[in-house]
Amino acid sequence: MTERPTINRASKLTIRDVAIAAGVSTGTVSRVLNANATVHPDIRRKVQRAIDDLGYSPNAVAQSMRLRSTHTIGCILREINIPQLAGFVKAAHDVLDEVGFSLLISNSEGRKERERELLGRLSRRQADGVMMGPYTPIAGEFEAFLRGFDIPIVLIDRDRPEWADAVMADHAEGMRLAVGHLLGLGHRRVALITGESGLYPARERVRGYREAYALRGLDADPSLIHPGSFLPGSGFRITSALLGQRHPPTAIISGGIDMLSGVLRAVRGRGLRIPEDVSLVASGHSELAELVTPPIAVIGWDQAEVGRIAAGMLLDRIRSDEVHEPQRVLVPNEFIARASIGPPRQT
Amino acid sequence: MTERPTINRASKLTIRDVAIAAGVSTGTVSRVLNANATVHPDIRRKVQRAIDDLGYSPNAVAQSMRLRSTHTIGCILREINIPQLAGFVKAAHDVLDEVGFSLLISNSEGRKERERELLGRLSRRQADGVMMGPYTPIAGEFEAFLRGFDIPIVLIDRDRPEWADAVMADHAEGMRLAVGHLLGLGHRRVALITGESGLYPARERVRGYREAYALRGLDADPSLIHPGSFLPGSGFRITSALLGQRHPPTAIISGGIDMLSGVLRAVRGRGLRIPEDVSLVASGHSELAELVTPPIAVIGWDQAEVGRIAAGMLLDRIRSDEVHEPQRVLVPNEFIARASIGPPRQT
DNA sequence: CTCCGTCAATGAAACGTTTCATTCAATAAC
DNA sequence: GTTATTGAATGAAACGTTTCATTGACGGAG
Repeated sequence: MTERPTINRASKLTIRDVAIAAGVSTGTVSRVLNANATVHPDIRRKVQRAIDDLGYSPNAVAQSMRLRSTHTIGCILREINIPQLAGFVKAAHDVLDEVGFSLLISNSEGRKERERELLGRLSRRQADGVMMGPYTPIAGEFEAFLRGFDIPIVLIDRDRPEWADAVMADHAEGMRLAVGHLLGLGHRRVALITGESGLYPARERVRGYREAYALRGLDADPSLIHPGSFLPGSGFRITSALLGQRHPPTAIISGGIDMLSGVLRAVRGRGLRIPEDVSLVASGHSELAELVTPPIAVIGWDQAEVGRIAAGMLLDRIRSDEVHEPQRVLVPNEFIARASIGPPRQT
Repeated sequence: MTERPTINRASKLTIRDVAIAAGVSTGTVSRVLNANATVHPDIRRKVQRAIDDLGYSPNAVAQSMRLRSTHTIGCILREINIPQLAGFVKAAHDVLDEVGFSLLISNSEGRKERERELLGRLSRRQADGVMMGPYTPIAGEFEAFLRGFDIPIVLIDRDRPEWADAVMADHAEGMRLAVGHLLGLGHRRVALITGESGLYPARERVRGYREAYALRGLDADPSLIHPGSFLPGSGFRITSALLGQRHPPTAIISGGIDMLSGVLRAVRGRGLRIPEDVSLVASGHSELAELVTPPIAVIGWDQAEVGRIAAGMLLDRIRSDEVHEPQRVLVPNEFIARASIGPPRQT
């Protein structure tokens, strides 16, 4: 039974304790802590001494309460354990960490109600900003919700809503390069497997795909374009179905960062050889693509760069209170040809 | 210039606004919000109505301040973008999310001063608990720091300090199985590449390795045991060096969750075939191990289970205020033989 | 010697909740 | 008809900071 019975947890020190120990007021201690100029050197030393002796450290919750800023950034992704996205998270984390911000992560599993719920939670928690790749189509109701949202948002690889800041990969460019390459090798039946057509990455990939065909004066066969889902399992299913057709494609582009393993399993499940029976291109750099046999050609971009830019944008937005134009950054895509690509089999 | 000039951000609602709108006191609103029994149905309805109309949602920072609980768990890992660890994080996240806790993640890069700094930050932020796999040896000074730490900690795959809760994988068991298998195939020069010998996983792997040899009445050649580092690059370097020796090992066990790619690169860099020239075993399930050619045998355990257990332990510890014995859980390891393993080459 | 300006420290209010001790009203018991 | 007894709402005090308006001391100028 101590003299301050309210406190159960190891009697935490407050700024008041320091003030008493140093024989000054709490205001002075606060000014010392915040490196505020107008405090006498002698007093500053004395206070600092008390702080060190007592081992005091300020309560960030109280600071947040007072300053209306939590130095917390929320990050909502569909799956935080996708290596690609983890790379993004790490890069963003490092930038934020540098300036004393913490990262609150959560995964939505691509479910609408989870996205809503998580955004609500971040708002209640007074997060200073949010990085998010919404999986929910930005339609009327959800768009209104986002518009009413009181925290700066940076979109990750999404272009809508168009009034929000965003950092995106230039998937169309990557697709043009890859499909161009395949067409150049003589492929005419290049299948594109990707995700929900409402989502930016899928839309852009389809666009780039079409443009590559058009550039060669060819017509893209719509039956080869498969916007399925980015969620697990889809890549495997679509690939399996595709390869079971009478006229299977001679090349497959796996258009999702998380899709390669499924596609690979499906191809192998059919007993097909890469690239002799089917050429394969993946999306996003990965150890898997690099180390598998044969190594898989990839359309890649710098996920870490995406993370760094997104974090930077958010910090910008948080610091400058005035409303400025939405910012958009496009991160370039490259195409790396590897042994998974060859000329189409003569039929 | 609104009537409340202090507030810059879109004039957030407070419980007071709701109280005024509903014509009751703030205390009553609070009791409605917290589903506290003693409030008249009529009033409850009226308050709820006001809450809905205004679109009020409580400020979690103020609640945290008052309740001395932030519903936040910190997670400190050496690298958050290692797929294995990401799997752990996801599983822990899901458990915590279920009960309204948020996850604050950060990566220490295995650096001591970062670990200290991050722990300090979590303490200042009044996190309710911490999950951590310290990379710093738990020696006197650091151990004292941890002992003085005021927040419940659950260790991830670490056994020290021994007074802390921990959930660990049974690496020794996995190693016994793997080495036993290799010895059974006739291997006598099985190299073990792992991490810092001060760290639990490395220590346990070495122990299991030795035990497997002892079990067959064989002596383990100490020159084949390589506790290097779990940090990036180490696996590659050690493997390269090993394979360059006069009497290279006939089998290699990659004893780190993040080590397979480096080991694989080194083996391939030497132009060696798996398993004809050297057999290979990896630690931890991964798509890489599964899909690479040949598929790599693994010593694996359920990382998601580790995450779930750790999160559960932490919640237990947070909820029950009484001090109880440190809890320890060992997650079983299994050995999955794959085509990366064969009998040793006749020399 | 008085007055004024400057520099530094103080004290108290505020941030948005929860909760505890009160108050108030209504009902039950005598 | 008075007095307990209960039920339900109120008001104010925390929680630990920061900051703003005050206060006070000290010199320098008149």
